[in-house]
Amino acid sequence: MDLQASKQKFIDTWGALGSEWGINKSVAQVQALLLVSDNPLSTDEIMEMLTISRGNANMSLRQLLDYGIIYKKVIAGDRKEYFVAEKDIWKWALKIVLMRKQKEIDPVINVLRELEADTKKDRTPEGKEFYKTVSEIQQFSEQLSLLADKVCNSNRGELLLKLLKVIM
Amino acid sequence: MDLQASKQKFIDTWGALGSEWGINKSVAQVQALLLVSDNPLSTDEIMEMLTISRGNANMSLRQLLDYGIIYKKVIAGDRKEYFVAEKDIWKWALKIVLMRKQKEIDPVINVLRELEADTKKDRTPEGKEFYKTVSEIQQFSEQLSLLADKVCNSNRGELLLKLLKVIM
DNA sequence: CTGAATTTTCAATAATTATTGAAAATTCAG
DNA sequence: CTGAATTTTCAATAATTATTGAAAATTCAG
Repeated sequence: MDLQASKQKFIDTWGALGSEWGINKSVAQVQALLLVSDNPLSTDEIMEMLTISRGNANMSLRQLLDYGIIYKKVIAGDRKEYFVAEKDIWKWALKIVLMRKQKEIDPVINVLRELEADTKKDRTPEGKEFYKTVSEIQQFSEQLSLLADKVCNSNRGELLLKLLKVIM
Repeated sequence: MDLQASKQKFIDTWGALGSEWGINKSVAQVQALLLVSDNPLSTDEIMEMLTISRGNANMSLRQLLDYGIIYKKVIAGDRKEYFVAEKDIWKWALKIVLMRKQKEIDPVINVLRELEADTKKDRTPEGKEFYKTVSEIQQFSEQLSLLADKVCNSNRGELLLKLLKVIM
């Protein structure tokens, strides 16, 4: 298998993995393409290499910029925008974790807190049982959320490595 | 808000969270329903309470049994199957983590290993660069995968708690 | 065994999500 | 400023995924 085919395989695999975890396939593929590209790429180049439409390429790039895992790169004398990927896996992986936590987990934690509050005073056995279940899930989620924050805000996840050694 | 409404809100929230993470909404809702139900439920009761079809209820239940996060419960003198949820959040959360890791992450790690092997001998600057990128992602993923195994196989994630204290 | 109760399967359909591509908006060299 | 180059938007459409529901398969009380 030549290098080009290997790159393509990487891009496809990455796209499939993204899909399974609720990340748009094109978004994942664009990141993958930029990760394995030696030079910055323009929207037109990305469209061509992934055979996707301009609209799709544009939206995928905006989302990745939004996540903070790719950057714009200005090329002198060229009016087009060029893009490069953040290559430090710790940086971008942690950014994705933090972003998804904030957008998807934290709102759920808030709902759980509300449900906890709403049923705290319920004295029926059924009410007490529900309160207990929700409380446990709420506390568990909150601990994980806090853990994610701590790990992501420590520089380059060195702490996580330290941890790995404690565990293993 | 009364208890019934609170339960419904929990079920809906759980379903929405599942969707965002690539878990079928019905599957997530069935788990949620069983989590907040005081007694074992039959397929018919689940169908009625979630207003989903028999086929959907059946498939969702099978998947949850497959994950090992709900159990069958036999009720004497009743031919129907009844189901209860694993209530220990550590148990079921870790089972989900482990299952998704095995089905979705591990195959990707294997592909990354292949790509690493395929390009190890490439001496072009482009080839070296690709090898380096893939290697980093591969090693990172492998470390995480290993971490997940260790955490999931230690009884009731006590180690994780120990960790939490080291970090925080 | 028998057949009613129950579970499972799966083709058809509905619902959701992703993608296109052309029109509108914006940018910026001259 | 002007207008060509570039980017963005978004309604229409395609692709994917979820759900239904009835037929087939299975189970088990009698």
